Amino acid sequence: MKDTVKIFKALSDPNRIRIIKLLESQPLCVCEITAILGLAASTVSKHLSILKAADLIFDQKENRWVNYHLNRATRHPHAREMLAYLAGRLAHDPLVCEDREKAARVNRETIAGGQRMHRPFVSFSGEIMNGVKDELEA
Amino acid sequence: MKDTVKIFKALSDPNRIRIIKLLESQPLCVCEITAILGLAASTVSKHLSILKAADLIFDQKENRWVNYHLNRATRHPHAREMLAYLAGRLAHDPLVCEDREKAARVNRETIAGGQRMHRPFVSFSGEIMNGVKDELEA
DNA sequence: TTCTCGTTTCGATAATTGACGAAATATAAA
DNA sequence: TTTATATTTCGTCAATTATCGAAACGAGAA
Repeated sequence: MKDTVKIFKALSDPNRIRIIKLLESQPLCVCEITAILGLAASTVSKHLSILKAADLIFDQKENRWVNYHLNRATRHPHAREMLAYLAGRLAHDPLVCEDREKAARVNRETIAGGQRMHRPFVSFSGEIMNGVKDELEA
Repeated sequence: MKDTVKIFKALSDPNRIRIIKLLESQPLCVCEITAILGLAASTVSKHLSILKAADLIFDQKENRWVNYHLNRATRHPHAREMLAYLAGRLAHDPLVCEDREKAARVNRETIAGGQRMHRPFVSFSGEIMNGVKDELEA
């Protein structure tokens, strides 16, 4: 019962569903997911930890990145069933489609700045430039 | 997406799962569910309204009672799938089994007092008797 | 070593949730 | 009509959640 509820809870947030749907196509690192969803890196990290605690995803280090994968082979039957079930749902949801297109364009090598910088980044004219990461939004 | 999340959210509480599992065997009224779960009537009513808003159950008046039924025929495919899926899960969960046994014994005609009274009910000896509804707990 | 980048952890905050009892509503019985 | 019972609504409270920015951490590059 506790596990069942934990898995339903993990799936009861739209941003976490978006992450699941993204990972159906390919593993992604945190900074890619952050760029696609448009949330703070810490928020995305938290969502990922919730999905991982529910055994729906797992992670794997690759150089400087942590790649997150769908855990299709988990031995929790409920998690396995829910992943299989979701694979057949929301294929045409507008948000999910948008995310999928952003994912096709995203490149982890050029993301730098996707999460907020430690100090404000100021342009020549003195304007604060932290909101510049909008290539993907356009 | 919104509907999908709403249904997952409706299922991400143990007491609401217990209600779903109870209704798999038979329709029940609010006071019966209240007696079985051991929660306040207002709490149970709220849980039922959440399940109903997610189209997982429906209600039907019968004299003084409101009977709640599993909505197995809902036209929301996600709700239908989740009900079918849950029918095959948690059959041996201890809480679910206990609830099932209580349900077999419960009788709506003799529940009176299952929800708290408006005024304290005092026995001959002056003891407050509101906690008397314990036939089911024994 | 120092710097940078990707990630996680921490602390704060606002919003949501699950619970209760009291009160309101509705209806059946006395 | 008055009373009792079943249910819902309302207001409150404590706990949980989603979010952020700041800071800490870890690893590779300069």
